[in-house]
Amino acid sequence: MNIGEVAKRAGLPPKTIRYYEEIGLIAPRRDGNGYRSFDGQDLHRLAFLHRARALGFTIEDCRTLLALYADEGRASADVKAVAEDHLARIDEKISQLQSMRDTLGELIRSCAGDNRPDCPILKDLSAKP
Amino acid sequence: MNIGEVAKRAGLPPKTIRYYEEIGLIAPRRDGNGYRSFDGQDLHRLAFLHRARALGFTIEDCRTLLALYADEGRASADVKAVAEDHLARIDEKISQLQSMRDTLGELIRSCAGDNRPDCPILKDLSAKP
DNA sequence: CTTGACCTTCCAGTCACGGGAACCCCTATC
DNA sequence: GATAGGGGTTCCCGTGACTGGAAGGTCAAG
Repeated sequence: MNIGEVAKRAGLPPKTIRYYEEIGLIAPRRDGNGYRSFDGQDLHRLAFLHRARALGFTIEDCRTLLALYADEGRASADVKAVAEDHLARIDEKISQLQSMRDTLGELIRSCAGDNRPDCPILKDLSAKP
Repeated sequence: MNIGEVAKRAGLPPKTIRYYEEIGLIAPRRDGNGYRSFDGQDLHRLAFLHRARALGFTIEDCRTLLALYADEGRASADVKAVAEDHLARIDEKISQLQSMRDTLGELIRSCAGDNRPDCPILKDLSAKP
């Protein structure tokens, strides 16, 4: 399989796949002409990466997860720990965003949004502490 | 005021303040020795930026907001539009994260997290579509 | 005179790619 | 056989909003 084909099947852009090779997440063979040649296992790893990235895991998380996946003697606790750390980071981000959202929503609600210059949003931003 | 002083008062690291000058968000005077010299208005702008950034506005949003703030003839509708766009982007991000969170939470819940290798998290990540 | 806390500029790195240039390879068609 | 196109390759730069660090100038105190 050339890169275009595997890209289509894994749902990742060729650029991303080359990048993943560069940082050592995959290591496809090369044909005589220098083209990358992907086999079923490469495709499988790429699909894994695609899914893991879609869940928001960092590249380093993905590296760890792939290693655990390859390790037959892994403990599921190790996998769970990676996922829980990630979940905690997500929750933190969500709550930060929620807090922004709440403040911002309040400000927007209180702004007339007409052609007059008075604006509680600017007033808030420029408020002295 | 030197940069250290204004940094403390505005709650921003000196590095960030230098960066803001570099991209044209502020333009403090210079003393004879080459040191930046900040006045009350500079501090005010920096506090404004600090607050706007804390609400998640991008630097370009901040530039726009500062311009609107300086414009006595602005329409509050313009400010509100910037804020509403931003709110929409935040909402989108939150819902993406929520969706990750939900999936991830399910996977974590279903993983024993012991010393056996069986792991529904890895199973999901490696599932063929 | 030296120490130490400031300040300055400039360069490199972050994260996970994406755009684009310049060039090679393979197949099909005229 | 020349050419057109649609692959592929490497390499370098840019993203956003900073952060870290090196190398060096400035200032007040002891």
